[in-house]
Amino acid sequence: MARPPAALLQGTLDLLILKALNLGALHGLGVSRRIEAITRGTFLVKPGSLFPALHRMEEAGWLAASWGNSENNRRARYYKLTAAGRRQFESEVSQWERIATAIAYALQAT
Amino acid sequence: MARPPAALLQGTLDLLILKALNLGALHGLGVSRRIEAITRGTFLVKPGSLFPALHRMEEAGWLAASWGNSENNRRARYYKLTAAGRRQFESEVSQWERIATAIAYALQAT
DNA sequence: GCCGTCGTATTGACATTCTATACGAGTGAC
DNA sequence: GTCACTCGTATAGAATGTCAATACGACGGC
Repeated sequence: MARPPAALLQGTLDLLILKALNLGALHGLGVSRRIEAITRGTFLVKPGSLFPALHRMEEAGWLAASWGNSENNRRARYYKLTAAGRRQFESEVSQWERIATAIAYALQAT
Repeated sequence: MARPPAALLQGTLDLLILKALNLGALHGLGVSRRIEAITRGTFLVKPGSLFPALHRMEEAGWLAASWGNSENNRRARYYKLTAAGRRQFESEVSQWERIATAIAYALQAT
């Protein structure tokens, strides 16, 4: 099993979470749903990937979290970007562009 | 350290090796050098990443290898794509395009 | 009260990449 | 002929990130 059709490429999850939260604060599952929406259903982020990532990013100071209630009146933890998180987002976007450009070059090579 | 400036995105190494060999047979270090060339110096693949990957891909039947001599008259192991390797290459290219497109969508979202 | 859903969380396995190190063989200088 | 250097291959060990599976509390509908 080389890779089970690769739900997502390792290294892109942070970028997608940052983008999702750059569009506005959300609770955990909301992040997951927004990622699915903005990638047109291409990326489905499972809880086992999502929550460790959110905790790691909060730890890194990119996200600020607070408890609140969801639309369905459930206890939910809301995340939003910090200033450092916005900088990190910018940085990851340009990193992604560098990589995507390089691979586009590579695939064109003759 | 979140990621040591991420020499490369996990999952793209196979694609780049397949592309390099799709341009013609090469020995190990030659693959490394060709990847650096076609990505305009963006991806530098170290031996410790390269050789395990080559062995894994040979094991998977995507590459066929044979001993020969390099231009510098060194003992070198030459790799070329098998038919399965070419199919795998096509598959990874379209996989990459799906992913790159999805992330482009995501980054445009408002 | 019971059941389905929402939302968060953890555990254990797995694959991949990186750093560091190693070694044999050919080459050129002297 | 031997020293230093490069070429080319190779592996061990550690770190990281993702996934599958599972769990649990609380709310709402009936």
